[in-house]
Amino acid sequence: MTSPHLANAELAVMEVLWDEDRATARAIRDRLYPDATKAQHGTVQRLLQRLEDKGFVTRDRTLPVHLFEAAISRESYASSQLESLADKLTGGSIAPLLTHLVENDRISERDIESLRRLLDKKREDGS
Amino acid sequence: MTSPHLANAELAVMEVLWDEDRATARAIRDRLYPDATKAQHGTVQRLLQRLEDKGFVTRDRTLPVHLFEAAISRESYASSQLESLADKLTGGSIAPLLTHLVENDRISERDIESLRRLLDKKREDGS
DNA sequence: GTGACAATACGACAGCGTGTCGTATATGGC
DNA sequence: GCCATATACGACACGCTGTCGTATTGTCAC
Repeated sequence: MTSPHLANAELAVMEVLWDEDRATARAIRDRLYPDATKAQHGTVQRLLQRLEDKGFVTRDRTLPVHLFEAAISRESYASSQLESLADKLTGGSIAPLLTHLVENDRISERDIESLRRLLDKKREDGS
Repeated sequence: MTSPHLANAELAVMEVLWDEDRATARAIRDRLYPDATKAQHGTVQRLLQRLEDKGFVTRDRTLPVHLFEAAISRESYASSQLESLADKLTGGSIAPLLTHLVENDRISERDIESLRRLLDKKREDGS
């Protein structure tokens, strides 16, 4: 239940993987450092390895050039971060996190509509 | 719009201030370190000073023993953290953060009810 | 005013995570 | 077998955090 978190450079790598589904280290390096140097390939490898250690990434080692894949979806990660935020600040409840935002109009109409639909759908299912 | 964030020990201090409204360094120290030593008073002072630098805390310097007060409410802080989470992960939208939680029943019925009420209230006001 | 005491101000340091690079080792293509 | 590329990983600097110690300031009792 400990929720490891992604640092900036790590998140950047994950963004690529969430975008592409699977990718080689080289492909990732090219997206993150358009004018790539030799050293930066090592940097990406290092990041990928740490992400693998943390359980955020899996790799296909059977291939000569490994294929990397996100082990956790953006949505799952977002959820876990939201939960850990709630744990830290509001005793685990989600609603209080939103209260202030809604009351101060710091949330868009579209967002509110989406939330409403989400809750309505939940009501149907949950019976 | 940069949203500075609270580390663990800093959050602990803020918790006390959110609880007590205003407090002396000694009062805070007693809550955080029940068996207080001289050195730990310094630690609390240091934390308070850094919190002041970051804008999370104000102090009344006119008194011989300063009175400290949270400069930002727990709700405001929670909101700003939620927003920065959304900025990082969902392009600033809030709803997607909740989607996965709701669909996987990782949110309590009570929370859902609170959210519904929140949105309904918003609907009345906003008309 | 002086001494004693507590509070404040702040320099210093270790530990950790992070981002980065360089180098050693393995591997496939030709 | 050679070369190019990938992988594995040690190493380092930097910033943040938590902690402590010490110097300075200020108050009160007498």
